[in-house]
Parts: sequence; C-alpha cells; structure tokens
Amino acid sequence: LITIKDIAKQANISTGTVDRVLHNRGGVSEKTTRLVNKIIEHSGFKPNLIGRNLKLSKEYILVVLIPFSNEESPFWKYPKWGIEKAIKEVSQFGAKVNLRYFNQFDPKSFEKELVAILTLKDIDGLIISPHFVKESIKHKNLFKKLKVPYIFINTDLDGFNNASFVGQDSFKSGYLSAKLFDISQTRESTVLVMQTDRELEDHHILDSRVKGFKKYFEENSSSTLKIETLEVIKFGENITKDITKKLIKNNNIKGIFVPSIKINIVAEYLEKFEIEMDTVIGYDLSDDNLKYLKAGIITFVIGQEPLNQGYNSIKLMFDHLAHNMELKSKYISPIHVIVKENSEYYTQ
Amino acid sequence: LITIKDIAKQANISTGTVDRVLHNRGGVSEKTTRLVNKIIEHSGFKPNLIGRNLKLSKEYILVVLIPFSNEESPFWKYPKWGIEKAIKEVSQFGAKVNLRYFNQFDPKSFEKELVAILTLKDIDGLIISPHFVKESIKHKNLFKKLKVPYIFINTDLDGFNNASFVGQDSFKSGYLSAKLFDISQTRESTVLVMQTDRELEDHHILDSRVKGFKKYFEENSSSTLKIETLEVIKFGENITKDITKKLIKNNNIKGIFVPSIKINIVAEYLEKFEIEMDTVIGYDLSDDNLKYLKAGIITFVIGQEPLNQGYNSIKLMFDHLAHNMELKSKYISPIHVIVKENSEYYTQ
DNA sequence: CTGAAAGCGCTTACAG
DNA sequence: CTGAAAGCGCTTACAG
Repeated sequence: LITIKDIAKQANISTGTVDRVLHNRGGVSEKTTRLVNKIIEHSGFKPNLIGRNLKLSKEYILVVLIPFSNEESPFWKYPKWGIEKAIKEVSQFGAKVNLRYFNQFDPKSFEKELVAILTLKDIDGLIISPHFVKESIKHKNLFKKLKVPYIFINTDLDGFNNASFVGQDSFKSGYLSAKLFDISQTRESTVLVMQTDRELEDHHILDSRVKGFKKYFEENSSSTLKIETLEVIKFGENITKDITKKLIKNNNIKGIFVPSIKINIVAEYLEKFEIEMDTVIGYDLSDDNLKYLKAGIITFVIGQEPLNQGYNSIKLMFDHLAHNMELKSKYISPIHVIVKENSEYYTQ
Repeated sequence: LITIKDIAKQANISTGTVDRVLHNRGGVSEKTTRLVNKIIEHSGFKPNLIGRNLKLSKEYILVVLIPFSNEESPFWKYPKWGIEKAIKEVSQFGAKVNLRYFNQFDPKSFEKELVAILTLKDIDGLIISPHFVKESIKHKNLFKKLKVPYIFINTDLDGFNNASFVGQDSFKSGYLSAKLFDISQTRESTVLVMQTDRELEDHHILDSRVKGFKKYFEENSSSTLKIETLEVIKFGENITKDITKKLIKNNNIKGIFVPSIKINIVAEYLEKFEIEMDTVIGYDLSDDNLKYLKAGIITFVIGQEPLNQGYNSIKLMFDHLAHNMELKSKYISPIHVIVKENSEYYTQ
C-alpha cells in the first residue's frame, strides 16, 4: 500500500511537504504542489486513517443529558444502553463521556441540570434530550452562547442552532399507525385514541403522533373507520373505569391506539377482561409490550431503534470532533412496523 | 488518558514487558505479572486501538463472488452498493478487495468463478454467495481445503465450515408474510401464491419462503383464508394469460403473494387490468416495487437490508482478520415490514 | 526473564 | 518555500 513516504520519495521531497499539499496548508511552491497532486492522483493514494488518528488523538470530553428510566417508564433505558455501548468504543480512542440524568416528570430537575451543563467549561460537545420544551426555550440564550456543538436526541426543537438531531419523525409515525388500522380493522368500526392530559401538554412527541394519526384520516377520506378520543389522567389501574365506560357506550370500537410506550397498560386491561380487538397499536418494544405482542393482544408496535439513537448520537459527535466529520442536520430513525413474527429483530 | 508507557513507568519496567503481560505472551516473572495486572486493574487501562492497529496494519486481500445484477433482476445491485461502501472504508486501513461476478441464471458461470477463486493463492478471506446449491456442494472439497476464512452471503448452506453467514431467515420471512395476509385480507377469501418452476428448483431461498408461508396456515388453523398456487414459467409479460385464467376461475382471490423481487411484474398486470386486491406482498424495495407500493398496488414489501448484507460481510471479514474479532456463526438480517408510509426509511 | 530500540503512517513545531 | 526530527501508542525482533 502506498504511503506519504512513498510519495515523498518519488517526488524527491520530504513527507512534511506532501502533508502540506494534502491538506492545502499553503506555503508550497506551485511546481511542487502540482507534482505531488499528480503522483497522488496517479497512485490512487488515500491517507491511512490510523496513522492520522494516532497523531491527532487527544482527549475529548462529552456531556450527555437524558431522562432516567424506571419500571414505570422504561423507554430511556434503551437509548442509555446505546450510549453505554458507544462510550465503550469511543473511550478507547480517548474520549470521556459524562452521563447525566433528569426526571422526565419533573421540569425543575431538567432545568437544574440543563443550566449546570450549559455553563460548564472545558467540554467539547453536548448531547441533550430537550424533553421539556418550555424550559429549553427559556434558556435558549445559554444555548446560543455555547461555543461547542450540541446534538438533540429524541425530541427536536426548532430555532436552536444544534449541530444535529437524532430521532424519529413523530408525525409520520402517527400517520403510519393510522394506515395500519385502516388496513387491518373491520370496515365501519371505530378506533379509540387514548392519551393523557399531561402527556399532551408536556410531550411534544406524543402530540405530534396524534396529529399525524388524524392527518391520515383527513387525507384518506375513503377510509371507513371512525375515530373517538379518550383522555385519561395517567396510565395506570385507574384507566379501567374510563375505558370500560367508553367500550360499553360504543360497542363498535374494534381498535385502540396509544401513542406511547404505555400501551402495555391497555393491553393488561384487555387481557384481564378478555376483550378482543381487531387492532391494537402502541410504541416501543419494552419487555411488557413484547409480552403482549407475543400473546396476540397488541397487534403492531411502532419501533424507532432507541438503542441506535443513543449510540449514534455519541458516535456522531465523536466523529465530528475527532475526525472532522460533517454532521447532517437530522438523522431520522426508521419507523419500524413490528409484529409478533418479526419482533425478535427489534429487541435491543 | 493512561497508556502503556504510564504503566511501565509506575511499575519501573519497560513497555515491552507490559505488552507481554497484556497479551499473556509468557516469559514474564509471576511477580511482575501480578504487579502489572494490579496497576492495569487499578487504573482502568484500556489499550488504545489506534496505536495497536497502526503497528499491526498489513495488507489484506479479500475476494468477493456475487451475482451481477441487471434491469431484469436488480436485487444484487443493493448488496453491491454496500460492498462498495465497505471497500472505501477498509481500503483506508490497508485492505484490497477483488470483486467478481457470475450470472445468476447460469450455473456454469458460477462454477467457473467458484473454482478459480477457491484455488487462488495469497488471499486472506472470501465472501461468497453460494447461490447454486448443487454446484457449491459439488466443490465442497475445495472449500474444505481452504486455509482462509470464508463467509456466505444471502444464501446459507449447511455442512460447510464457513466462518459465518450474513442474510435473512427466509422461512421466517414467509411465515411473517402469511400473517400479514391473515391480518389484512377479507375473511374467507383466497391468497394466490405465485412461483416459477425454475425458481423453485434453483432458488433455495424462494423455496424456504413458500414453506414458511404455508407453515403459518398449518399452525394457525383459526385463519379463515384459503391458499391457491400458480406456477408460471418465468415472470414476464407471459404471466398475463395464466393469471387471468386463474382469477376468472376463482373470483374469491383477494391477495397475491410472490416470494421474490418479481412482484413488480404482477403489480404491473394488476394496474393494467385495474384489478383490486386487498393485499399484495412481495420482497425487496427495488425502484419498481417502490413505485407500485406508492401507487397503492403493492400493500407490503418484505425488506432485508440488502445493502447492509453486502456492507457487513466485508466489514466483518476485515475486522476478523485485522482486529481478531470473533465471528458469530450467523448474522441474521431483520425482516422489515414496509408499507408506503415508511418506505423512505428502507430505500438504499 | 527483561530492556532498548526501531517502526507502523501521519502531523507539526522548529530551523533555515 | 522546504527539510529533519520528534512523537502519537503500541508491538516485536534482537540482545543480553
């Protein structure tokens, strides 16, 4: 394999000069430049990245801020696994990652961490889930003052100059869910959309999913399905009463849509009361959701590769810093349609 | 970041000795070994992979044998793109890849290339699509005599000691397809399974897909769907007569399954004659199939990330050779359910 | 059993 | 405008 040394020898110059030409650092005579470029082109020389990286390697410090997960809301454990996987890899190349958490049900905890992180010194990059929109906007000025790149993960916000966004297109995922009901549910029946008040208020993402869902039926007027909405305070045992009332009142409901990972609560209810639906759709392949998918109670789960979201956000930032890789403004996660029969390919 | 040099200094020994302990090369006193191990553990030292790779880098020669693609059978262009992407990457780390082709409709062309490749000298690894089963088995002895690792891509064969397999589980993908018909097609209607004679004979994969498809209905006796089979000589304009006869004879056919990329031929027919189906399923997101998916004529396309199959087969082999990475015996591609609304995430 | 030294391919501060 | 030299972190052939 051809190296910078071979080129230097051929051109009768030093490797330093070859390097200068290679990176357009200037200070090289036009004649030499031409000669070197000719040899490079002719030989098909590509700089060896290992040599390059070894020389350039320095310590990079990344800071990550995401919600912590618990049994009640397990979603964030998947991005976290991906982040941990990426940390193992980049730490062998001289990166340090400082992983911080907030409580996704407590805006104050988010704000506190956010302000602390945005005012840190001597860091090289940030990865943040701007889960609370209001609080994030409140501290926009701190973002603007940042001299290091930052990537948004899972939740996207407009009007910030984040280096990139990693996550799903929530609107489209809702639209797709509606299509799946339309394909699989008995004609003329009703889909029940279940959401919580607090989710609608705080969760930018859940809101977009429902908007996408409704948009499908606006655009596909030939669909024979009807939609009803049920708002509950919180997904837990308490939904039993609300949902039972609803199902008794309208016995034409043959499908249920929950625009979040909380579909397991509804599945538990359906199993307990032995209620059969044509189509039940929710998000994210948690252990519980996988169980109900396998039991045939959940029909489709919408997947978004949460592990990869975590993994990619770190790797992208590191490659950007260490290898000058240009970042795209968005890295949109796929919208996977998961059924019992292909679920094994989407477990993390 | 801590290095081998730091450890040597702390232990008052040379870096060479640290390296010997690190890799259990022997020839180090027990006392020194213990000391070094203690420091390593204590400091959380991880060897820097860049330094390691730079030192170890040598030229690896890989040979790849796959079918060439053309307009009539475009599938292999996707793995090829992935292979080309991987070649760009590994060639910067000192690998040379020799890409060879055969005609997937001509066993002789396969056999000729196969024998030539299996008797090559001075290569480090092979990636082969053993598309023709009979011919591959015929030269099993050449495989057995190989001293270098080889990976099978897309088609898997038992009884060879290939280092790994990269591809989809065809049986399961057929099973999943059947489930999708069951979910989305009108009760009591019929699914038409279309296959070609020559495909059944030559294409191990297509055969498995149909077996999986039928297995679903054996295992799910509650399904109300019926199955009929139509064998055609070859997918082309000529199918018009056969399929028309079939549809006239049985007007209860509401779904069509083609266990290959050739679903576009059927979609073209359905569009031309304005025939409406509940569910039409085929494989692989070729440009044509994408077009008919978007037009609403194909309902589901089964995806298998063909680009990644090509990409991964090269990268895995290279990491195995250059970085001693252990290979798993199988790298099974996901079975993606693609509809119009999420197709953008699966185009290559 | 151990060390000193060379070298993998590149980059850079320094000297001229 | 250019070269010689040092060095990134690791591995290895050689000498003792």
